[in-house]
Amino acid sequence: MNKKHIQEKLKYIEDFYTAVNGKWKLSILIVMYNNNKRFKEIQNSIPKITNRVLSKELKDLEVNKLITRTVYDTTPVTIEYEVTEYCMTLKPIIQMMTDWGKNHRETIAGRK
Amino acid sequence: MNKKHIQEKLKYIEDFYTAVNGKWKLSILIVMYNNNKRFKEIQNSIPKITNRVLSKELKDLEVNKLITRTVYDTTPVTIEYEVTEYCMTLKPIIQMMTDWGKNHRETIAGRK
DNA sequence: ATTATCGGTATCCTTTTGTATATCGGTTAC
DNA sequence: GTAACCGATATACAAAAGGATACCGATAAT
Repeated sequence: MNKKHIQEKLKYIEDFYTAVNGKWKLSILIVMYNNNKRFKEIQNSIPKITNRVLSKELKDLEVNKLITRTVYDTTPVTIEYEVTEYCMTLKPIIQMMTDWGKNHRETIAGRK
Repeated sequence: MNKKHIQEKLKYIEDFYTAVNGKWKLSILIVMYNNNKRFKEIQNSIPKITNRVLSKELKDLEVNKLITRTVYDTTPVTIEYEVTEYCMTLKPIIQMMTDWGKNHRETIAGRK
């Protein structure tokens, strides 16, 4: 594999990283794959995430076309978030990551 | 899928995240999968990474048993870094990430 | 009247990550 | 003599991410 090829790969991995970087995005997606649509539902499903961070992360995910945000004219207002079809392309990767994480936890025994 | 199952998944994805988080680790691994072993080689293969950050990231990767560090008694001293067999379990995931990133770049056209 | 809902935003602060630059000691090369 | 190698560490700083807390308006519920 030549140098140019690697440089390309580095660009692509950077794009991947940009789309899902940070402490919370993967967790948010995992929860949302399971059909949690409302802000509070998502928040309640993820231990320790603040509304401030969740709000920002959802915005990022929307910009990257991984989720949609639909506003309903109710009282109080209702917002629904949903993973896009495009986001489903990420699901098998995230599943593999999760499996790997499980395995890693066992491999690095004693780590908390 | 029940709540407990999701909470487990969140733990595992956190473990995954802890192992490879940050701007540089994935890039470092990509370069190292391609058999770059020496500190300077790795650094020269990754645009814009500083020696300070590379040093720290390599240390993290070693702690997580993803790479090994071998010291040779030469003058000047020679250090070789190598991906572990264990780290090879990550390779297909990273490959999928890279492919996804390439696709994402095209999907989000116009983004730099 | 107060409290709750809803999905946020505002403000302030702390922590973490990352950048830029210099330096280290024991050699070797020019 | 100076510069280079080697893989770091030191220092100072900037930027980003994340945590903690309070608050918003238009209702509805108690």
